[in-house]
Amino acid sequence: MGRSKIEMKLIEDTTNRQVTFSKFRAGLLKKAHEVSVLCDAEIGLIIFSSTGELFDYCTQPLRFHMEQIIERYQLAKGTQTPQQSGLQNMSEKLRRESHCLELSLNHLNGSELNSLKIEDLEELEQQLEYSINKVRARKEQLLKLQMDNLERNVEKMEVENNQLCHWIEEKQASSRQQQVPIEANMLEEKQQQVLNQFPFLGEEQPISVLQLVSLPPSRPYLGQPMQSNLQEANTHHQ
Amino acid sequence: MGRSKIEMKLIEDTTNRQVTFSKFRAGLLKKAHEVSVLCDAEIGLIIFSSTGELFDYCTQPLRFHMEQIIERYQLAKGTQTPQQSGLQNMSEKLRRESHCLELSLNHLNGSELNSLKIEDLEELEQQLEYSINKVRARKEQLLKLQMDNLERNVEKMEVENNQLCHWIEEKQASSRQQQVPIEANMLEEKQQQVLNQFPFLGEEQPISVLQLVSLPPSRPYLGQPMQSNLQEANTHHQ
DNA sequence: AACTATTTATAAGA
DNA sequence: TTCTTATAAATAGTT
Repeated sequence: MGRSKIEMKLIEDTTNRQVTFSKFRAGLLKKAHEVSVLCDAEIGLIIFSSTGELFDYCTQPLRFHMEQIIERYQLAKGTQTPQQSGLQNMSEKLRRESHCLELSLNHLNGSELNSLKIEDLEELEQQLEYSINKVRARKEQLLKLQMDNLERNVEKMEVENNQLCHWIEEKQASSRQQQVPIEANMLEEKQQQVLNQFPFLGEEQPISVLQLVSLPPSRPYLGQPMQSNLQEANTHHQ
Repeated sequence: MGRSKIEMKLIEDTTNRQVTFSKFRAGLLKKAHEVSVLCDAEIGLIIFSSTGELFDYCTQPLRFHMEQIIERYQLAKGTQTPQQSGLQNMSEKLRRESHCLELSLNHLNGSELNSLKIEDLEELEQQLEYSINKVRARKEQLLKLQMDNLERNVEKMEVENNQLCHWIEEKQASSRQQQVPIEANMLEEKQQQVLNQFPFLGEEQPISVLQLVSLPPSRPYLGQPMQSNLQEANTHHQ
């Protein structure tokens, strides 16, 4: 509605976005008020601008009416007694949701491209992908081979070390009159080390996928995201 | 707006009121969604009809996002108890992270691909590549770390083996009357093995790049990343 | 912030 | 309810 239709995506230009926000905010508040008056509805509306400013509307502008609406909401949702137990669980749930998003991101890396109309491009893209995968798989394969070699070496050396140790012990036993308590200790310690030689992975915690998607600058929003966020509690019409 | 202007007061006729409520509610939800998308605003909207039905909308369709918005609201309004601030901060962080992820998803998802130009598709492909590279780089990093650990172990064992050998030799020298030519040979052989333990790559020749680009049978695309979060009942009009 | 050309939303009717 | 349509409102781009 206006001189032209606009795409339903983030307005990149900051100034324009702010202006639009003002207009829509005013409209939203007005509509909310209209519903509440015309239809005797109870409305609670909370708006945070992208800069963090808070705007709100609630049916009766009494001081704690928003709190009442919130409580009524929480009660109706059955989720929680106002303010308390829910808060604790919430963070955990949010974690899971974030994780869900991360997984979605991972999926995205390989999806959606099949909807391309330009078949040649799609084919080419798959080809490139495939090639890269091949190359990388090859690299990984090599790395793993190296690792296997190393592991085999370690195992071999472990065996040989044990042989050496046995040999020494036998040597010591056969010539019982010798001293060497110090060397014996050293050997035991050494064997312990041999046994403990596969800990690996003693470093770093998994990084967030967030870091993985810190995207290259350009590319603004490409039209409709996958979902509209509309959400209704009750779908009584149908 | 309509065939005629109506007074801004309660609609007395119940049926008419309900119809009007439905229309306004839909419009309100739509507008709320529009602001959130166009202006990157965070919206929480709670509507109770006069009959007590609950309808709500919040920016992100995550399960507890409304609770987050409420928290943020209460925080901004200063209606909060201080003890909750720790959790509060955490929630805030998670909220931002989720939001960030959502934006990234929108970027990556880039629907409307059929309307994109070749250059855009190329760019998108690079972007996807970038993400994949990131993930794979991480995997390689982990593999290399494991290898380093192994190498360190091997080196340590080499040193210790040498120590053992020396000790044995000295032992033999000090007790010169002993025999053990066999064992001595075994030790030398063993040392040789230790020195030759980093050849790796002792297998297979590099394959031709031609082989790398021979097409895959077809890539099984991971479907839609997230289930569509559009939970709207009436999308017909517009 | 004001001004319009347009797009949207919706009141009434079917 | 749902759809259609005439009209009121909202608002995008411009001044």
